[in-house]
Amino acid sequence: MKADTPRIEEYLESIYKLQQDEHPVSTSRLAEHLKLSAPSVSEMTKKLAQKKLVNHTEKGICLTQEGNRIAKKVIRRHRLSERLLTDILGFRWDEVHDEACRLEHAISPEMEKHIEESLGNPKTCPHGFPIPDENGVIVKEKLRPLSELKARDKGIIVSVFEEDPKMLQYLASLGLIPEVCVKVEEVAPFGGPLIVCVSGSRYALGREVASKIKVK
Amino acid sequence: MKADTPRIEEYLESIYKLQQDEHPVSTSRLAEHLKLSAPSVSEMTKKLAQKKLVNHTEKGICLTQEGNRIAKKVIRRHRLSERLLTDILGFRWDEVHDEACRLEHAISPEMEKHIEESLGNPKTCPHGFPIPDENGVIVKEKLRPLSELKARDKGIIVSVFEEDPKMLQYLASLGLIPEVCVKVEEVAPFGGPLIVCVSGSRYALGREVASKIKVK
DNA sequence: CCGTTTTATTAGGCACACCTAACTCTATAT
DNA sequence: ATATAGAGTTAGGTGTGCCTAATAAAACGG
Repeated sequence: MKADTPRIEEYLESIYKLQQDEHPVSTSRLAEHLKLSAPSVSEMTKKLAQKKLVNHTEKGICLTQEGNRIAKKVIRRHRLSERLLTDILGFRWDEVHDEACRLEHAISPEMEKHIEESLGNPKTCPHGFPIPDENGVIVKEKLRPLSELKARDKGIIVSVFEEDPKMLQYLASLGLIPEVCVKVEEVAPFGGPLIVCVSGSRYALGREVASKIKVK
Repeated sequence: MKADTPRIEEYLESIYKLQQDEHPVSTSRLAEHLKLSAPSVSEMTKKLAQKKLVNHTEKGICLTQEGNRIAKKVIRRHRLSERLLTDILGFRWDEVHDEACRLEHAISPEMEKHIEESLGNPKTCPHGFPIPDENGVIVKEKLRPLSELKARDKGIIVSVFEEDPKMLQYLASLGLIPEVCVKVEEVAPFGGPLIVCVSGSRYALGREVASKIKVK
């Protein structure tokens, strides 16, 4: 009973991601995320439960230890792939997500190791998210969304939670990328934009985007 | 009607390879090569014919222009992957085949381009086989198998047609790899071994292996 | 030339992962 | 309290790619 076919990996990965915010994941959210019909997901979830990869209760779906282990393995391969694509193959950070979604299912443990070593053991993906280590251990820092800083607060960008290429390009063009220092100059009231200062330039930034940028 | 699902790519790739020696490919050889039952291959062949990717006559199966185009695209990705694995990720030449078999179906045209450029436009895979260009054009040199050289003939190794890792390791340990100059010292009669000289050392080499090494 | 082996196909099934339509809850809003 | 919306499952069906067993046709050795 194999547990690591691409399809299963995709389900577990999605559940893992959704689990971050919404603790037990609902069938409908999962279906939406995977772009599948609700019954398909319902059925597959039953199979995953049989394989002891998820627990399916009234509250929703959550990963078992084993399911979690596999999900993190896939995420590790995804993020290592992204690094390979940017650092070695010269892709921009906005181009790598879809590419990595395909690669993550085609990478063996050996290749994983080789990529990691060739890249000099990177700690994060190009968007700033931590790469789980071989054992699935993830180093978590406590971070604040940029949107919650007050006027005159400073921070260093750690991660940018955004997949849309256009938006990523835009952010990169402003220099809003991991490792960079930002200062909030003003915060417009009533949910208005933030005025931020990045490497000497001032930009207005919507609250929504700002909430996707995490700083420390 | 998609034509480039992994399964189809694998069939076309296999047909392409078998086509090299046996012009129209037989169902049974293809089944053996793909490690599938004959009826499965028979059935799939019908579908490939419907999609105009192969012609299936009494003589056997052969690729159409379109089938050929796709097969070469896959081979290009396979060989570029192998180069990526050896040149950048530090794999040995005997480790890359299986890895590349998985990668070749997960590589987009953009990634193909990026790999090629990052590698400095390599002309061959690590085993010395030509990498088709973007348009599927393959540069073919006329080569002789090492096994056909006479005593005192010299040649430069171009390619090594071998997939068994143990054998590849062995050949590498003797220095029998592409670009290397070999001299045949003696040829034992009755299909016996060749005595070859590689970078100052003498080795006895079976005819069968020698026939897989092509020189110019 | 005929029996045997090899080669290819047909027939019939199975597993997988998806779908739509229809049904059953539950949760709420009036 | 009841109509209704939303979420989740069941039922039934599809396409794909594989299998075994049985059959047909071609190739070959004596």
